[in-house]
Amino acid sequence: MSDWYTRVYEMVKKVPHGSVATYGQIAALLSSPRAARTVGTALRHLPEGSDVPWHRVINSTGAISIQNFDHPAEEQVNLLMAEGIVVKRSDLGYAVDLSKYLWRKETIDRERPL
DNA sequence: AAGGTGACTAACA
DNA sequence: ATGTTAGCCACCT
Repeated sequence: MSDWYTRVYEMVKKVPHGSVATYGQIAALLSSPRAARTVGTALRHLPEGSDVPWHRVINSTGAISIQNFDHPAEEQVNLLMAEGIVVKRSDLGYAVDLSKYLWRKETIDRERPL
């Protein structure tokens, strides 16, 4: 496991229950704001039994990005709704209200103060 | 080592 | 406001 992947996983673990984060946001928190794609790549390689809340990571438009891997998009939606997050279903896919559920970095400051 | 790939994004038409 | 296009960065072949 590459160090980068590990960092992505550790960061995703910090996303609080009931909130969501974007790939770009995770990348930015890892000091690589342009590495959003690699964040997704890291989650794609995520082991099955991991305790990483991968379902809380979505794209910048608030939609579910995954198409179909080990887990279908509906599985992610299911997990999100289980946390009390309202997921709107569209003909094109699923979407979450980012302005309402997007993770705020202040949460990190609360967990990891300087 | 070099080029291709993708759970992304922001910019354009 | 939707649909494409071109950068991006770490990983894989």
